[in-house]
Amino acid sequence: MPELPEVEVCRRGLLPELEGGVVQQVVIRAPKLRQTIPTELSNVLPGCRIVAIRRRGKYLLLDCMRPGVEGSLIIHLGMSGKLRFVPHGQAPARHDHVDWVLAGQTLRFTDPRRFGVVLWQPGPPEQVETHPLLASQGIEPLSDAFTGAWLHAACARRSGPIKPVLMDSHMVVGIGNIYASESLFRAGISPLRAANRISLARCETLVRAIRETLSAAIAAGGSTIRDYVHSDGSTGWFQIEAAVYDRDGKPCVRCDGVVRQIRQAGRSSYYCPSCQH
DNA sequence: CACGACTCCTGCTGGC
DNA sequence: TGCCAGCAGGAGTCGT
Repeated sequence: MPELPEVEVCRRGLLPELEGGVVQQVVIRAPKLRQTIPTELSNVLPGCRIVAIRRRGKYLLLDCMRPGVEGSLIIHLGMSGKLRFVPHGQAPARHDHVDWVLAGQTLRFTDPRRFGVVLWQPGPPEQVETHPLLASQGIEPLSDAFTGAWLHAACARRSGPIKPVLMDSHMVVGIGNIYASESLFRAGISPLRAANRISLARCETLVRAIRETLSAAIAAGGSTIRDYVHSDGSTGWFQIEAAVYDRDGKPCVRCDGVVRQIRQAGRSSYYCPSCQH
């Protein structure tokens, strides 16, 4: 499931191949994802050079430019979305929704569950931040601004459990269900703890844990970039070895407790009741 | 405002 | 062995 690390690794994998490339043609096969893929892409993009590939939260932003046209492609992988390069003319399979044909190869977007998004925001690169989907995005967890003090202040008005708060992309971007559980475990904080009842010191610990968890995942993914960007077959998402996620009933890796699964805001949470408080 | 429930979609898993 | 209900998940939207 792509969370921030997977999207960042994807971005880094695309960079050397895509940056500076010129789009020759766009093929949209299934216009309906989470939102309808704008058909204007087919008219606007051909001739455009991809000048930068950025990430905001779990969104990939491809800045495109040609005389008279400037804009950014907004791509979200949802939960099953994938971008990969295929040779020109390779027959599309089921769920291959969009192709961007470049000079050397074709970039293909696949998304079985259609939770992804492919949109277009006209204007200069900074304009994309005003898009409704991006304007409401929260703080980047790997930025310097994401500190214990920031988190502590942000949690002050949240009386609900911390775990859904961490997953709220309007607060902090990029932390999905897996890394939320993993980060809380690393910090020794229960997913059930009320967000506004976490001390400043423990917020600092949590921020550190989130940073370490995400960074470790990015580092782990770095070695597998080629596998799924140059996919010649089926390659899933890399996954760091989870300490608690999906380990219900298994022994805690840190103490002699047992990992438990609970349900919060409709999502599974995993934690060790004996070392997370 | 804060927060939970619901929703989209398809593929996989587990129970019978 | 086969079928199908139920679950998985990001994030917008809606109702409380």
